[in-house]
Amino acid sequence: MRVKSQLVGLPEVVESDLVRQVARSLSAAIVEGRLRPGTKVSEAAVARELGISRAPVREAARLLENQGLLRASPRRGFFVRELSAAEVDELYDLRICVERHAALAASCRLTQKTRAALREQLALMDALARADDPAACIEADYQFHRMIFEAAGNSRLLRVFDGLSSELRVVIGLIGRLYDDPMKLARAHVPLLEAIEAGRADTILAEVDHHLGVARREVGLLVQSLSTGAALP
Amino acid sequence: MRVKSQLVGLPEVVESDLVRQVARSLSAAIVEGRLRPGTKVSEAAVARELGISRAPVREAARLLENQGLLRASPRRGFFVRELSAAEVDELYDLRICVERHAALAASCRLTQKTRAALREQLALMDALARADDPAACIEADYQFHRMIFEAAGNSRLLRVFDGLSSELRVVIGLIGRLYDDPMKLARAHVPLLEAIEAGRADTILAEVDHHLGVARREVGLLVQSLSTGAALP
DNA sequence: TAAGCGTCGATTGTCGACAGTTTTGGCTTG
DNA sequence: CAAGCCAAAACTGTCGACAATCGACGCTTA
Repeated sequence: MRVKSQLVGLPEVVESDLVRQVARSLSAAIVEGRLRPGTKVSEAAVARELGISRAPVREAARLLENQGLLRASPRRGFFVRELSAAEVDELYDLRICVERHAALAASCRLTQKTRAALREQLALMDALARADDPAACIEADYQFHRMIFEAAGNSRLLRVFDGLSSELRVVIGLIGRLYDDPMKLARAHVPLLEAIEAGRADTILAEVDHHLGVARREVGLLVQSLSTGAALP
Repeated sequence: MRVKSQLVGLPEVVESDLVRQVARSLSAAIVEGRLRPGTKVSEAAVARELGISRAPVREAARLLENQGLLRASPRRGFFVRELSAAEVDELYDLRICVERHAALAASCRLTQKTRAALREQLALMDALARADDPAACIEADYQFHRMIFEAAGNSRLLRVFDGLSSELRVVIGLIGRLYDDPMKLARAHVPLLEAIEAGRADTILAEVDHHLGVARREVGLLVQSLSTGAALP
């Protein structure tokens, strides 16, 4: 026991942690596409813009480097990570691997509560698709998959997913309005959830493979079109 | 193309990167068991001992935090990560998931060269076991598994493994001489390699499950005995 | 005219310092 | 003698500054 006297677990101090704030800020800028892949991220500039010193910025940059959002080039600074088509393929390869596991585990441990939450999330996606808000729809998509990993009940597995998706979002953030059909995106998740609810292992695996296989192809095409210099909104 | 004119590939400048040096130093101290789980890692103390300022130490600590070796407690400093039995179970759950994938992929892409390297590694383990050097044997064990991930040809998958094993090594580093039978450890890997060489998917999966299942149990027992305050060398 | 070299500005890597907070040790008190 | 409180020390979080290094621009030269 390291805790001397634990009262009720109430306080949960709001982390004023400047480093994490900076990390979130930068992360958001990257994911939202305001910082394009390949862009140099100057410590001094960020520090000036945020009105703080360079030390917290540096640490935040290290954090994002380890998360795969930034690439550190010694003595030259940090750059927004660029993803080649091959790397996207790697990411999806790994993602299929872990998401199969997550979906199976989630199916085993599925509670009434999480089942309802998952259904609600799909309804949200559908609503956002109807409202023609692709960005929010993609965010909801991400959350849906993340909920599956949460339901799997393995925090390390969830961490891998977070790492993966933060890398992927460097690219996916660029999709925005480009996404052709949000409705299709929303509907594509229904059979996956149904398979998880049904609890048949082979069906679940097939659905995950299919769902992510499609995503892998589409994101792959996107990246390819990006690297050939297609126009962006 | 970013390189203007590539001469022969000679230079390979030694990275003076102080941060990584510190990270390696701390990492080694933790893995080798000189820094026990739960121990506070004082920035000032480390900086003094290494004869440098606190800034690089701070950044290295952040790095190790993100790697799972340290735990950051705001305003209180960094502590060597402690692993509960449940967390070790989580780690092995994830590891089985990714190692199944890695073993399958490695089997598909197996070249003559990597096959020879894997066999050599097993021979090395055997030799170390005969020489009664459990620490080196464990290191060789780790390297063998890492080589499988390398052979799989997915750098992200490898990164997950590195993350996993760095967390596990916090515990495993404490085993040292406690390990009961190094020879058993060395021999246990033979069928796994043979399965990979044979290239039969179901056999590979079964071997991975068996091999890691055993390891999971043994490490789990170790952690349990640690938490009950068993003596250590 | 084009290629190579040297210099200048800008940026990173590292340092020491200061303010605020946590911990520790001793002291008081029941 | 144990528990609680108070003050001092130690430590973290952040800052501004300096030296070393990198990239760019202009100059020299074949």
